[in-house]
Amino acid sequence: MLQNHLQLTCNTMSTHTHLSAAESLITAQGGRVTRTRVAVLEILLAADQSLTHDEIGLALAEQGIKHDRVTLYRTLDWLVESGVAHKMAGDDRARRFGVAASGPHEHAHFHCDRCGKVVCLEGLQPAVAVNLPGGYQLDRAELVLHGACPTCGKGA
Amino acid sequence: MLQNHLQLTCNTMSTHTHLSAAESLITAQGGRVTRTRVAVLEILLAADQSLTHDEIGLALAEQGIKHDRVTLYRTLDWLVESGVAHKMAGDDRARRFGVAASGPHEHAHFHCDRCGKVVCLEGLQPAVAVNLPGGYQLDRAELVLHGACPTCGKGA
DNA sequence: GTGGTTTTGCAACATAGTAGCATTTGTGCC
DNA sequence: GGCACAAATGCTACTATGTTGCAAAACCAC
Ligand SMILES: [Mn+2]
Ligand SMILES: [Mn+2]
Ligand SMILES: [Zn+2]
Ligand SMILES: [Zn+2]
Repeated sequence: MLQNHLQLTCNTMSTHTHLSAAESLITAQGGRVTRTRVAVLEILLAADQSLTHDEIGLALAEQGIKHDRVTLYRTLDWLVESGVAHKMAGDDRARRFGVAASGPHEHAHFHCDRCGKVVCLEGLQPAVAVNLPGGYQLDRAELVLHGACPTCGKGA
Repeated sequence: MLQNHLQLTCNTMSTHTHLSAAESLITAQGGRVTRTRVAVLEILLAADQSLTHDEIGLALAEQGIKHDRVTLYRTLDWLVESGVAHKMAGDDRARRFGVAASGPHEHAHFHCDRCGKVVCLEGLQPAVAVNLPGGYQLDRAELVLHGACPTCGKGA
């Protein structure tokens, strides 16, 4: 709300060599460093929970970053395909996006069944050693814990 | 395709006292035994994988059971709310429904990342003993294994 | 700076799910 | 069997979320 209106005449992106965390992440994936990508990634990095397309769009708007709905979809898809972000299909029919601050996305998630919030539980991926029925090839395990988040659980 | 056209003039549902598995399940939940509910539940009971709203609707149509899209949504919702069926938000944005043939829905699922198929892994729910960050109240754990199903894994 | 490729914006479309309300149907009771 | 009444259905319209195609703009290597 306060730190806007800084890049009024800046149409080529990062002219100096000092890259932010978001910027380096993007270039590391071989993508172009665009206003929307950087902003979205920074929003995701700063978030303490997974965000919907809509929430991210709102955050962008609040920062005065003009963008198109479709562009945001494509940006998020790109982040997921690049392995930078992860996508979770929620119970409500909105996908939520997040980035694992540290390394690849190998951790469990907590889903609050009351407010719908989803948080990453980094450093918590129990080695699931199950014996599948024959023929099934296991790739990865996805663990989602359901319950009440600290905010929602207060009243109980 | 073959066993249709049997209840042409039968407008009150089960006049004899012998109830099918689906029918007893429905009455046990305090619901009314309707044509659509019975058929849907039987379809789900017979399925070896979770089915989408659309797939179920198609199956109903094939059985000559006239129904409305909305009714099917409501029927499925009711089955889930009653605890008879379970709902899974897939990667494609279609929810898939299934019933646990035995008892309540406490098991893991396998999701084929190639064909999108989801199967219930009954009798397989590893006791997930994780220590959550403070304040979080754990209700249940949801485990989804990702990989290739027997059909899709053949080529690999 | 220029050229070529990637990314964006726009408009139109598609799919999945929801809401309100009149009509029909299942069930308990006689 | 027939009645009364609540529960479930069918319809129509609507919302939310995501997708496609294509021309214009923005990045970036040179
Ligand atoms: Mn995560
Ligand atoms: Mn299941
Ligand atoms: Zn909550
Ligand atoms: Zn498969």
